[in-house]
Formats: sequence, structure tokens, C-alpha cells
Amino acid sequence: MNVDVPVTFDTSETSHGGNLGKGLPDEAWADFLQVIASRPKRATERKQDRSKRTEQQILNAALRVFARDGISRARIADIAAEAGISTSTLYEYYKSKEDLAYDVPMSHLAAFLEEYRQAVADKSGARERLLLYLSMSADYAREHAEWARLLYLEIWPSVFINDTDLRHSIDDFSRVLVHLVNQGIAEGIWPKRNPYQTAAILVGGLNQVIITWLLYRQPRNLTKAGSEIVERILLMMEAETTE
Amino acid sequence: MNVDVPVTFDTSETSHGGNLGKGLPDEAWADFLQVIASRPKRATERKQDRSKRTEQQILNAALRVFARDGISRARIADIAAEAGISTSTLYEYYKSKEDLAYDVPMSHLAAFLEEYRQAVADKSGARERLLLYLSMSADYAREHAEWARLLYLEIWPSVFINDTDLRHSIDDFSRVLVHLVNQGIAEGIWPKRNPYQTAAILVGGLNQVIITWLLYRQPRNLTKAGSEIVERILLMMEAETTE
DNA sequence: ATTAAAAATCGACGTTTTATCGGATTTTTT
DNA sequence: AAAAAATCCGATAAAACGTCGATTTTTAAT
Repeated sequence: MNVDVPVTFDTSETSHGGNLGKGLPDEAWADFLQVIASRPKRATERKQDRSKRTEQQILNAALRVFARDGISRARIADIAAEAGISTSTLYEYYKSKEDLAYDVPMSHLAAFLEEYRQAVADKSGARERLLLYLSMSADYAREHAEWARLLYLEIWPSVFINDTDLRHSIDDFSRVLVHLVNQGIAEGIWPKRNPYQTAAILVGGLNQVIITWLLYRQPRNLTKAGSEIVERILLMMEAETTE
Repeated sequence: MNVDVPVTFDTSETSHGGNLGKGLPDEAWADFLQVIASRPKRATERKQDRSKRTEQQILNAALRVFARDGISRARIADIAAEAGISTSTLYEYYKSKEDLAYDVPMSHLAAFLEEYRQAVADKSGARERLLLYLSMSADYAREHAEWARLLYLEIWPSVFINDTDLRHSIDDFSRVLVHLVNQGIAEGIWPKRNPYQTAAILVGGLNQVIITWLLYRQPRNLTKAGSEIVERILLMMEAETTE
């Protein structure tokens, strides 16, 4: 997996899919999304059912404890106790606390992408798809606040420092965004400007809103506020001249 | 010090200064900035010169080690060794690693605000002041990359979880921003929209650019890219209708 | 200059948390 | 039902954090 730069500038390559604006763009879009949504997978597959259950219990317990105490203050022993297993058993599943912390958000990220893939199926046009993508991001954070707290306030963006599976999943998240921006430019609804800059404004503004909500529960209605800020940015963009 | 919500929505109070748009606004601005720039101070003042030197050595060492290893992997013993003192001496200065991590970025933040205070002295008008503020932020991150890496990738926004001095300093950073946005609205150059939302778009977009630069050194010229994205957002805003 | 008090430093040591290992137990395979 | 594989756990090692009292250095008073 190549480590390219998500949501940034001056990168010459177009994006993942390739053929934008010329022929069967919708099939490419479906394929692109398919690939990305099915990517997050644990390297080590557990053989026994009991083991799968234990793994799930560990992940659930870890999410609760990490969200409550923060990663650095959380203790492995607490997580194991919460999961109803011994500390040494936990180490059978994860080689370190860091390892565990990076794995916890993965399943949710995959679930989000899958939800989006289904919801976007009957949408066409970059605008509708992009608006849905970002609105659903905000909504997913609201529905899974513990997870969002862990991801947005503790792991992201520090995850980028290391080369983890999670990092690639987050890169994928950005990749979808840039893909849609390029799609909109190809459709002619948005000005031909640096797509990475455009994506940065969209995701930057939205993340700011999500983080503020996680910290202060303000604005009260995150779903609404998320849609509003994205809608506002899109309207501003659409009024922009290409120069 | 009251803990209000920075860069967010639905907060009814105007801002710190108070009298915007009615009478001597510039004196209020200067006072406001004065207060904020002089705020960051260590609670415990060291008595001896030797001690002040040691404290500085600890902070320098901590910055290097934290930036190199990340906070969670960094070891107190390494920092002490790098500072040329014993571990127990370090504990004389900071009661925990967390404590130290939160204090490291403080002095730089204060230095930035002071730099800005001087640079903005001969600027008038919210637009010029805001553009300078955000451009200088990007530039300061470029000039002090280790510090920026620590602050943007490791501490911010997780610092908000706790009630530290650093958190208040970062809140102050946001407060200046919202202040300037309100000033611009009062001047009539920006539309009468939720100032917190406007601030979120500005700072969110810019932070996204800074983070990308810290991670990938892209865009190459952070100063330029920072100015550009802020300039673009401002132009979009100024073309916006109030509805 | 002398010296007593205060401040700062450090090595030794106790505590907490992380991580490992070998064998017991359970499940799957043959 | 025996063998093999997978899973689980108690005991214990290893590592990092944090404390304390003795010692050195600085300050300030005589």
C-alpha cells in the first residue's frame, strides 16, 4: 500500500479510481467504494467461536475504558477485568496497549463506510454524494460518541505518526472525499481549483464542529450543525469564480 | 477563569471585549490583546538562577524527546538524561509526565501571541488583522516544527479533556479569532452569520493544512499555502449573501 | 569572611503497570 | 477417544513511574 498524501496540495496524481470525467464514471465510483469499504480487516483471523467472542469483548471493554480514562491513563488490567478475562489472555490477542488502541476504532470505521456505501447507492451527482458523506460522518459521530471521542480526540491525527492499519483506513476516508471533489469539478459544478485545498476546507470545518461537540456538547444538534456548515461551504464554493 | 466554548456555535455571549461596533473599538482591541498575550505564566516561580536554567533545559529536552518519540513512548529517564540531570530532579520540577507535556508548548504559545501583538500594532481593520493572525500561525508552525508537531499532532485537541493552563491558552487563541470575526461583521465587511461557524471554517481549514505539512512536508511552502487558503475562504465569505 | 537557613540535586529504593512464559484447560481434528 | 491445535491463566520478570532522605550548592544574615 503506497503512502500518499490525503487531503493536501500539490500532488499531481488525480486519485484512486483514475478515469474521471471520461466514460462510465459511475461504475468506477461503485468499484472504488467497494474496494475501500471492504478493506479494513484484522490480519490475524481467530479460529474458534469462543475466541471471536473474546476478541469482541476486549474491543468493547477497551472502547469503554479508553473513552472513560483516556488512552494514556487507561490500564490494561482494567480493560481485561471489564472484558471478564485475565490480563495475560488479553496479551494473547494484542501485543501492546498501543496496538489495541489503534485497533479499536477500525471496526466502526468499516461499518461507517459500509453504511455510506448503501445509503449512497441511489444518489447520483457529486454534490449529493459529498453532502451525504459528510453529513453521515457527523451523524455517525453523534450516534457513537465514545468511539468518536477516542478517534477524534485521542487517536486522530496522531495515528499518522505510525504506520498502522488504522492509518490506511483514515487515508481511505480522505480518498473518498477527494474523489468526490474531483468528480464535482469534472461535472462542472465546482470551480477548477486545487481539490486538496477544497477538501481541506470541507473536512477541516466539519471536524472542528465535531470536536467542539464532543468536548462541550455544543452545538446541541450535531447532525444539523454538520449539514449546515457543509452546505454553507458548498454554496460559497459554487459561487466562486474560477479566475 | 470561566470555561466557555471556543470556536463553536449557539453561544449567545458576544466575546471577551464587549463593546464591539460602538465607540473606541481600537483601544478595546489593544487591551484585549494585551491581557491575552501576558496571560501565560508558570504558577511556580523558581528562585535561583541555576534552577531557571535547569527548568529551561528540561523544557528543551522534553520538546526534543517528545517530538522524536511521541509523548506516550517518551521516557522520563530519557528526558532527564538529555537535560543532563537525574530523574528525581526532574520530578522536583514536574509532578508527572503529563504535567510536563502540557507545559512544554506554553512558552511558545506566549511567544507567538507576543509576536503577533507587535506585528499587528500598525494594522487596522479586521480583515488585515485576521489575515495576519492566521498567516503568522502557519508561519510560526513552520519555524518551530518540533513544537508544532507536539501541539497539533499530540496535544491539541486532547488537551481539552483536562483543565490545564495550556487549555486556557489555546482557548485564548480561539478567542482572538472570534473577536476578529465579530469585528469584521461589525465593520460590515463580512456577512452577519454565526461567527463561531465562520471561525470554525477558517481555523479548521488552516489547521488541516498545517497538519498535512507536519506529516508529509506538503505543501512545500507552508507559509504560502496557509495564506492562500485563508485568503480563499475570506474571498468566498465576502461574496456571501446574508440571506 | 563566617555560617545558618533555604533551595536544589541525586542515588537508592518502593510502587505501579506492562509484558512474558510455561503449563493447564478447552476445542477441534483425525 | 487420542492427538493436535487453540485458548486461557497464575506466577513472575521487566520496565517505567514516582518518593524519600542524605548531600551539595546557593542565598542571606551577622
